[in-house]
Amino acid sequence: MAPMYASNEGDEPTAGSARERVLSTAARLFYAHGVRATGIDRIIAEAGVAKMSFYRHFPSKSGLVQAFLDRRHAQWMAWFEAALQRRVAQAGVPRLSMLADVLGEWFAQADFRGCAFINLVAEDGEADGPERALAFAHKLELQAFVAGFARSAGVPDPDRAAALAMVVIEGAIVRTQMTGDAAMAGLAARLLDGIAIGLRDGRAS
Amino acid sequence: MAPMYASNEGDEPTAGSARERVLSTAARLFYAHGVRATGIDRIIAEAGVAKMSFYRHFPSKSGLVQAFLDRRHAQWMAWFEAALQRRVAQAGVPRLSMLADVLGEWFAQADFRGCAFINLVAEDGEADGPERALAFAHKLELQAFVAGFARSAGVPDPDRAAALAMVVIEGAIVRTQMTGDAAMAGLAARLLDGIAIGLRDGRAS
DNA sequence: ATCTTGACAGACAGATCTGTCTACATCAAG
DNA sequence: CTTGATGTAGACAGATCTGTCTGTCAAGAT
Repeated sequence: MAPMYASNEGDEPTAGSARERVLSTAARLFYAHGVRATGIDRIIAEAGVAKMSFYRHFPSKSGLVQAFLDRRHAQWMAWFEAALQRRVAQAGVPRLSMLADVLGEWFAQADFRGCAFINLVAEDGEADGPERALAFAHKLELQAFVAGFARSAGVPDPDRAAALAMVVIEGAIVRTQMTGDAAMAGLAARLLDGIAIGLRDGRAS
Repeated sequence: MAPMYASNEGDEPTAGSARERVLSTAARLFYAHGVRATGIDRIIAEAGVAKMSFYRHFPSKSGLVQAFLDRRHAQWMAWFEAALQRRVAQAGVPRLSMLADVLGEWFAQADFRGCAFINLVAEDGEADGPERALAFAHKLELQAFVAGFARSAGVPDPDRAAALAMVVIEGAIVRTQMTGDAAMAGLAARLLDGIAIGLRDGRAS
């Protein structure tokens, strides 16, 4: 493979192709500091890449942002579904509040800074460009997955359960981001159990 | 919150002092497009104010942002508490889900773009400056108010009820922002009722 | 051995952003 | 009438940001 000439200012040895280094560096910086606050110059400096190498692989900063969101969506969903499946296998039966348990693992990570898609929409002003659409699509897919999980957990009206659960999920994410309190997952678990109980009792509609 | 900005919707730059025009224009632009995306030049242009008039009244852009957050906090809280009080007076008795009804009024506004404080933290990168502290303080005060309201509604363990309710509140705000669906207030009302029921049944702990 | 490809290094243009500065106008109070 | 406070208009410096450009280098392919 391509040998690496430039070392990375004491960072880990630069691994992978230039494109891969740019994308992983951008992912870290975009998530940690926000898209707008992260300049191309900083990305290429930390990735140990020339500017033209960046523009050979990405058409623009917006293109890089979209690539970041695409990858983030795929990786996060894969992680979330796998972690949830692990819990289900361990407990033997699925339960709505397991969604919160998995979120709790995420919240405990040192670099947690909320949901990248929520943060993007929050800083995006209005500009309904392709980035915004990717964020919306991510949430739609998550909601569809939650509905399927609710169905597998035997919750009546799983679509409504998913709509309710999404409010709790986003709330727990944002509350953790705003307070730094790790206890939000526990509150979310309690609320998700309440959703299942309420729907079973027919208290909803 | 409608009456809050009704002031300079189509108003001419000749309304109020220069400081007031700058602050109300900044409030509108900061909320609509985000803090980072809104430049000083645009603010002073739309406010019809000279640059030096701006820097005579505010020490820096950061100072303006803080003034914006201060005012936003005061006005939003005042509006929220008044609107809630109106509902309570109308119904005769307080009920936790009324929090969601009031949020629904907010969500229905044409220029709704989520919570200014959440958006600020989301776009703020990390930089723990004074702006971030104001956002956290806002959420703390809101939670304290919700706890008091839960107590007045006769909910057992009002502090825990408030912690749970805050998850639902933030979730409903963000879900409305991310989906544009006006139905989130209804879902939140259902969840808030579930909190009250769960705590009354002692299902919480 | 030469050509092509991918990469690095860094200068550069053009735009934009914050903050400072000068110059001039208005108006109220001493 | 002069002085000070407040305001407008706009030039300017310095930084930063995106995107383009030239030059050089290493290694594989032909």
